Amino acid sequence: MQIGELARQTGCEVETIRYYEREGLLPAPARSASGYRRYEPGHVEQLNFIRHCRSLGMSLADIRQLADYHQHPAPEPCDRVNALIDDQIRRVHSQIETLQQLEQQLLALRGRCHSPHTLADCGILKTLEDASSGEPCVCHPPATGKKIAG
Amino acid sequence: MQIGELARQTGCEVETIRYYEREGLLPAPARSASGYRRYEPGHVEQLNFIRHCRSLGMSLADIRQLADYHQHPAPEPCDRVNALIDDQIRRVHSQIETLQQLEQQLLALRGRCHSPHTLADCGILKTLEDASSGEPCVCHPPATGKKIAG
DNA sequence: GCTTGACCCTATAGTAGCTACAGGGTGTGC
DNA sequence: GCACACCCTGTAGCTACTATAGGGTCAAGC
Repeated sequence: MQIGELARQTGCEVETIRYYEREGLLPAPARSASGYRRYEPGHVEQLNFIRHCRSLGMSLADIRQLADYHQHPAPEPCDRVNALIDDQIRRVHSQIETLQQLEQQLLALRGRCHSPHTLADCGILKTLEDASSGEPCVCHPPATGKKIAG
Repeated sequence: MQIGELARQTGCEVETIRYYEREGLLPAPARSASGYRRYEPGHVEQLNFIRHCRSLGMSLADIRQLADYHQHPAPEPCDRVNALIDDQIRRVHSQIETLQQLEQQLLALRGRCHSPHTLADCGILKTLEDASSGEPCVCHPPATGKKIAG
């Protein structure tokens, strides 16, 4: 099949498929006389594997690793597969915590302006301004020594 | 003060300050005879404003808007400030939900391999492989019609 | 006067994971 | 012989920085 058909079968953009090939995630297929890529059914599964891992938020580097383990299922222990997933779980969990803090901070900031104000009189802008001068602000309470995201 | 001193006072990298200037977030300061940037105390507050907004996860485009409202506090209503914060809250909230789904999916996948296996025998790899062939998988249960992250 | 070292400058390329062109070739139907 | 859908390569764009390369400036110390 041609690249367009592979794209349709996997729900992946043509450009993305070519990108995966460049990045070494998808093996380069055979070419027709005119230079068109010719994919086999196996490519559908390989691309689905990649897309599935991506849908789990994994990086292309991690997917490359996983795909490699998958293609060459040696009799080695699979500790590194587990470690890779564990790391991913940790990353996602820590992102959730960061975002939850962010949400609380934003809600606190939002609480400074409810009724209609003018720009000159807006509690949100005033809060941001005060914080710029070093005053404590509702969004970053001094009680917790949080790391400011860079 | 020179750019290095501004960087120290705000905890912002020198390169980042120059980047903000290029992007129109921080006004270009006066220059010394030799071309060095000369900052005034007001720049400290302006940069703190930007960093504070960044720590709330806001985009540079949004911060540009906010900074503009802040610098020119017209007697207009501040609805757009509120809307901007509300949008940010919505974005953060939706990211949290996406990541929480992701975490559940990853934990389900992780549950397929506990005791030491070989690569050829790893429940995680097997699950990913089955999913690539179109079979239902633990990480993407068919009950909920979830959007696959692109 | 000369060197050392800390500081500054511009311009450019890199990061992740794509996406979107420009500018061209191929293949099929009418 | 033309339109149109499809394919190709190569390059630039996106976010918010970060990290060089290659150079200039300035104050202190000899």
